[in-house]
Amino acid sequence: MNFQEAERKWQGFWEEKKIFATPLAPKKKYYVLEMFAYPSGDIHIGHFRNYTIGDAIARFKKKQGYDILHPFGWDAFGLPAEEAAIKRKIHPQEWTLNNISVSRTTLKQVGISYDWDREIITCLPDYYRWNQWIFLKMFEKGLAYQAKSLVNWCPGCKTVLANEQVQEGTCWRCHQQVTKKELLQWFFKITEYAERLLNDLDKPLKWEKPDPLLETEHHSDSESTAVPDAASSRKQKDQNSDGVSPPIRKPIEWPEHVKSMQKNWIGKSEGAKIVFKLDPDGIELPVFTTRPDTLFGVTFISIAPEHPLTRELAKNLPQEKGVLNFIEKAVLESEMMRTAAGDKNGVFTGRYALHPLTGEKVPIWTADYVLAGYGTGIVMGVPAHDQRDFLFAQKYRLPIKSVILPREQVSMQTLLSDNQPKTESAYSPETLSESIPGRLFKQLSKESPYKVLNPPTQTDEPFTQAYEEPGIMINSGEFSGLDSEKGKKKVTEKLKEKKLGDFEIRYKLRDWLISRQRYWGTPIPIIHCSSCGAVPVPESELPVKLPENVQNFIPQGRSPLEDVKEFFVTVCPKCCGQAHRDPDTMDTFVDSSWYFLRYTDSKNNKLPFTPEKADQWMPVDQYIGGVEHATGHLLYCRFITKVLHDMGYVSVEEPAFKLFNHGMVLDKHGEVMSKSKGNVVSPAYLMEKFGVDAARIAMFFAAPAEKELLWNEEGVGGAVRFLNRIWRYAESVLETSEENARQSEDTSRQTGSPSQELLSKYSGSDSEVLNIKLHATIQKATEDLERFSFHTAVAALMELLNLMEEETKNGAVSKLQAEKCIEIFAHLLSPFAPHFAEELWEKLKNPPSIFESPWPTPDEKALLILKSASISIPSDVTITANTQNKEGASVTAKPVTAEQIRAALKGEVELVVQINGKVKDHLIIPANLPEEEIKTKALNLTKIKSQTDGKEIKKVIVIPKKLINIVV
RNA sequence: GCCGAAGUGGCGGAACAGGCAGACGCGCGGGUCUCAAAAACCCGUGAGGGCAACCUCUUGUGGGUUCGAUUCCCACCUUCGGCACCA
Repeated sequence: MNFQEAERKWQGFWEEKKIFATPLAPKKKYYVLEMFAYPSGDIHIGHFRNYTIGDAIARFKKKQGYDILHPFGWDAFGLPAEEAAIKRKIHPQEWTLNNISVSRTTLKQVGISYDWDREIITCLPDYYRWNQWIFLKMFEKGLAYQAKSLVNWCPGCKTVLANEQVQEGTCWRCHQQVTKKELLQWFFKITEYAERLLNDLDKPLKWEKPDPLLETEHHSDSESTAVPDAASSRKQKDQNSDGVSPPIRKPIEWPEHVKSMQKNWIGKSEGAKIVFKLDPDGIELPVFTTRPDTLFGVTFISIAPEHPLTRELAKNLPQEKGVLNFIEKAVLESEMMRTAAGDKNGVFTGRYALHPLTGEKVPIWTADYVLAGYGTGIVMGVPAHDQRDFLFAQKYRLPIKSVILPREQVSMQTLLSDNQPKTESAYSPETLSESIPGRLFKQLSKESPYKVLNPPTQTDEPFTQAYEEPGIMINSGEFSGLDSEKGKKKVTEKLKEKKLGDFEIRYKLRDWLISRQRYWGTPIPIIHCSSCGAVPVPESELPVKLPENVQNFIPQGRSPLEDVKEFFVTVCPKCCGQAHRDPDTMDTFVDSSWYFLRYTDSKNNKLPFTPEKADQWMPVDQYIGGVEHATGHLLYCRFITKVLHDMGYVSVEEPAFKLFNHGMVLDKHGEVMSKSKGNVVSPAYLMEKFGVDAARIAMFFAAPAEKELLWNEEGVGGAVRFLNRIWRYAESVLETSEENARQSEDTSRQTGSPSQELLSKYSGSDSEVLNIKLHATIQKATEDLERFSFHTAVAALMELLNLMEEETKNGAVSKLQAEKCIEIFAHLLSPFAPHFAEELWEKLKNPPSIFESPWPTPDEKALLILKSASISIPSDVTITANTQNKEGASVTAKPVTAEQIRAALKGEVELVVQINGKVKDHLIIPANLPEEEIKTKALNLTKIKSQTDGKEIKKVIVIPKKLINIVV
């Protein structure tokens, strides 16, 4: 069979008959989405893997009777288009649209079942105007704001970057060192959603449109969610009070490592804000700490060099010059350089702060290990209980005061005594610089009324590290003797009482910096007026179109749009005075943060989408893409979904119910494919050489979908062989049913196929073994598709084919049975090799398309025979891809061998006979033989006898239908 | 350093709510067909030993639980990924 010809034929057919068009009124919907593509040249083999996975799922689900939304589009804004434009002197738009057209053609040739009618291209005004619309809505709610702050600046791309785009201190695109600049920029207030973004990773959520195939429960929900939202009023309508079962709530099913990366990124920490006051002027120096229980161990305060107060502190003091020098040095060095060494530098500012509880004077230092961007930019130094503070204190000979002891080192009796420890007198680095940590500790231990049984280190030696664990508080005034965990609360409460502190929660997550000083992006719909300030462009004037007549795309550190007078200069919508447009464009991650919603209503020119249509399809049931987006795109799209949810535009609070991360495709040596290495394999080449279906089969079979795949062309040869074998089998079977023996003889001569041999041996009855194998394979393929285990599904099909051939050769198969096998085979193969499956389906004289014919279900009776022989075949399929949770773990159908089936058919079971757990022999017995008889039989086996002779048999363990273990 | 995932033949990998390790494929070796080759088909293929039937060893290493561990527990080693002065 000519694969390429069949591909063209079926692709034409699908398109003409609109087989994969999205149903307008879905009854049981399934939204499959692969991350859309950045159009740089043609699609590569990584895309090929991504999209064929999605395609297999879409086709499988369609055959299971779901109404499918499976769209595609292009993430078309971005820097490479400008770079290409500069290099090749063509407009970014031209370059982008050309690439899209090339890639689209390839994708169509790959035969992915997209509904191309819903295609979106983000660089066109009918898409990006809705970025602007969303921006304006967020601006209205205060979720988009402009602020001057220290931001990441990439000198290579000459633009600012979001935190998520800085990787190990370098730019995600050009890998240059990122520096800091103070600039006025636009931000999205993602921090306001930090808590929800964190909680909803695990929280059971209500999904507005439950899957009718999996859930029959009705919605009766109206209980208010924790967050007040506009959409909640709409939910009232669902309320039926007739005691129907509560709505199913389940958390998103995302890979654990993606969740944990996001948790990490959000970085919640609970603690306290504590206010130290500057001595003597009382200026507040708030610090954030997660360890308020160690407050009595504070021996210094450090402030970030970039902190605006730092300069002020040393003003007119002898220390001023040193401090200014230090600030300059620290600010100049990139954060990377400062943090890489791990060594801590600082200088004394010459000032002191007052301890909020003891009133002691504590020296204020400025230190480079204190980050300006986290917490308050000021830190309380507790060297005894924080390793960083410890290293710093050690380096500058600052005192170390122990206030927490390990629980087991404090005896119970002493805890009961109620003495107060002596308070330390005020100290300064000058007076205490000679006190070495060890001596101080020894001294403190002596002075403490609590008996120290085993101090953290030998008292004669200095501390070597801070004690960071919880324990019992000592030397802490009224709190001494408390457990540190309780102490955290007590100390904070006390501070709150004195109005010198409070409980506080902090996140590492920063607001999302969205402005870019580049041309090829969505213009920010804001007009700056000297009298009215930043004025939003009225909704009616959207889109703010990107001007096309730009002279110079070369980045200059400010947006090229600033030089396009007819764009830049405008009038204020409020006062009609002279004004100018915001020259910056949006981060392209804005485009991708809501595109999945646009697909649900892609042609709407009144709204980005109507809530009704979004609710028809949302959430994405299965989202598929690479892990590289774990803390970028996947966080942003969750954020924007929640924002739109709160505004009442979508019911769901999360964009995607399930997420699957496929592995990378590497060359056969495990190297990343790149043009410079010359090891790139293009889908176009594979299609030409082997055909798409063989390439797809090879891709699926080569490795588990979530793992990286070492691409080896020899595997495609195997896939071609596999498809050819099926085809030849089908030919040999079907040609005789046409009683066209002569032709089959010719074919067999030409192809060397064994059809003659096969045909002469057709039996009048069916092979039971093959029949059971067939149903076991349906079961296994179904389950494997559900859990994204494509390689084992393909393996199961190969096993089935092996047995089909073998049984046919043995003369055990009837023509009818062979045809039935081929038909089922076509169904099971169709998600993987769709064109080939259509061809087989047609050959069986079925009306196309096979994708409009239902997925087969296994015959329970056939499976029962296996069950009775305790060959595990689970009955309910409740498998979820990508979830590793133990409780919900599913049992999967094991591969079943022909021998096992044969034994099962005879009502017999094959038992394994072990001695001391090692397999020695096998025993075939009727399934219901009593245990005693089994034992006797096993012990009488000659092999067993010879090895148990002269040994004492201690025990015989019989596991019904499985094994016998003889312990000697 | 912290968090996460993983270590099984020459290779990709399978099995794991504890029960025949190596399914399926690639590669390799041998054969059939052929003047020859390709294709196709058949047989073999974890390692070691024995003429042989057979025997011994084997799922990163070392312990443990168990009649029985690739699967569960503890420690360690290695690889990959993420985070990394976050107070």
